[in-house]
Amino acid sequence: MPEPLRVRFPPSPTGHLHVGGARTALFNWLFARHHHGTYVLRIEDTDLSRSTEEYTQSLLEALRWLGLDWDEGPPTPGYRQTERFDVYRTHALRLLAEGKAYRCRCTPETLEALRKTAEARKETFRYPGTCRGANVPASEPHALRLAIPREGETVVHDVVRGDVAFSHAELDDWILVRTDGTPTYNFCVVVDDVTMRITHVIRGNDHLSNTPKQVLCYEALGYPLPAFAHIPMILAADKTRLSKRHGATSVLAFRDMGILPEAMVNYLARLGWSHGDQEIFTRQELVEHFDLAHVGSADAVFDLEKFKWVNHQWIMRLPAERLARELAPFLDRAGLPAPRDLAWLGRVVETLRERARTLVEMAEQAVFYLKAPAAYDPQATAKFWKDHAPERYALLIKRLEAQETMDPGALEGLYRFLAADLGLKLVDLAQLTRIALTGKAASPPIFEVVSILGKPETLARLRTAAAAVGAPR
RNA sequence: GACCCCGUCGUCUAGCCUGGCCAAGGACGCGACCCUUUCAAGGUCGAGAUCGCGGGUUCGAAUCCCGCCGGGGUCACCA
Repeated sequence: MPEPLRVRFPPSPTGHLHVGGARTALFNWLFARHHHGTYVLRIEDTDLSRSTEEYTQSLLEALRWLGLDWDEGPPTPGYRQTERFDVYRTHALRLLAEGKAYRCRCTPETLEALRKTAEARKETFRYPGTCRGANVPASEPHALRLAIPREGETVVHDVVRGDVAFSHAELDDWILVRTDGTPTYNFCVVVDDVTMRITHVIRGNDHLSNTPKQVLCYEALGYPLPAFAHIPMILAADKTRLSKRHGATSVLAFRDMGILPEAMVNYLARLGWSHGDQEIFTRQELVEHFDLAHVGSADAVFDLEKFKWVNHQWIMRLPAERLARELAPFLDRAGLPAPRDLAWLGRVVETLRERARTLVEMAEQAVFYLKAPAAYDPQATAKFWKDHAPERYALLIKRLEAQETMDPGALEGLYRFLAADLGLKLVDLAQLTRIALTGKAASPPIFEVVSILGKPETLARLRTAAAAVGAPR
């Protein structure tokens, strides 16, 4: 029986979706899909000065690219906080009417002075509750504060961390609504989660300390609490919070790096969650196995090397046709001539997939398929362009001209026969051909290359090389 | 600084709840060898963690308890 479970991902459109946010989105999505629940996307755009429509679109694009589809959210109206001010107002007014919140006329300047004094005394500043019993008239400029219990403690029952207790002495009467009438983040989150009937709040561990404040707000409002699950954070190699200075951190940047969405999802899922020794998961497997019980509690370092390995695994697994479609834009971006057609590009991909960890690498390795070498690698020519090279090229050209079938097996037969005939090793002929066709000493299996390039192109490149090696160098 | 969280190979992690199967398993990366037309891929082997440290409980602790240290997070009329 499907449970009426509802989770949400609430990004702030103040930047592109970064890996930490993506992982939070993923865990929520996996949890929802695993339990056949509802996944809600909410845009937290109350910070008007930093939120932009461009970032909102970028966020949606990243989520779509990852395949994290949402059941509720934009473009349906009502899922942006800026559209919900009435809801916050209603709740704030109710709290005020019930005496659970009060007007505060303390100015930011006054508060700042108190904060400085506390700091000077090496104490932690907390709002002393000056206006709590003052009954500040509504006509005066005022903020709205939540009246929290002075005594006792609030225990957060966290699904991944267990019970975490916070003494009320550590908390204060925090602001629900600013003097300018805008609601604060913590208040919005509570009202949104309540009105959107969220049952499980899965978010980064950096929110754990804010949770008791929110719990107190739920209680003041008289609403049942959702289950909280604070997941470990993703750190950079230096164990500090991942940020721009650590290089690519935005999901879209990884896409542009030639990372496949399958790999991104796979790698992110394994950061902080595990299923025995399994490393590679399809989306279906993730949905099937994901559970909060196996979410770890220690923060994880983002390791680009392992990430690329996961990507490589996916490059090796995906159908060539799909890879060809993914690769095409990268070829285009590199300014290369268009491939003959998608099927042909699929053959190219087959020869490259075990050699490339990213699509960018694959595009680099695909260059010679689309363009004759403009130059030959000096190290390669130094090693293989010996005195006998011209005659061997001539021989190769002659034999290939007479060759009918261009399938790799037949070509290998031809080369092996010729090598034996000349008393040479296969490698001697193979490397000469490789240099002529690719310009380098390393490439995919050369008979595959010849076959894909086709007879006319192969012969043309062989002749060019023969001319180059014959010419005085 | 106060409060809170976290601490197993360089990194991601299994194991911890329900002590013994762990002289700690897998993966990335690294080294060697094998395979081989090159490069990869693949295969085999190897180096790499006295389970942050110190006490305790116990016949027995990575696993339970206490203290300490280290790292991170939160302390806004930011989100």
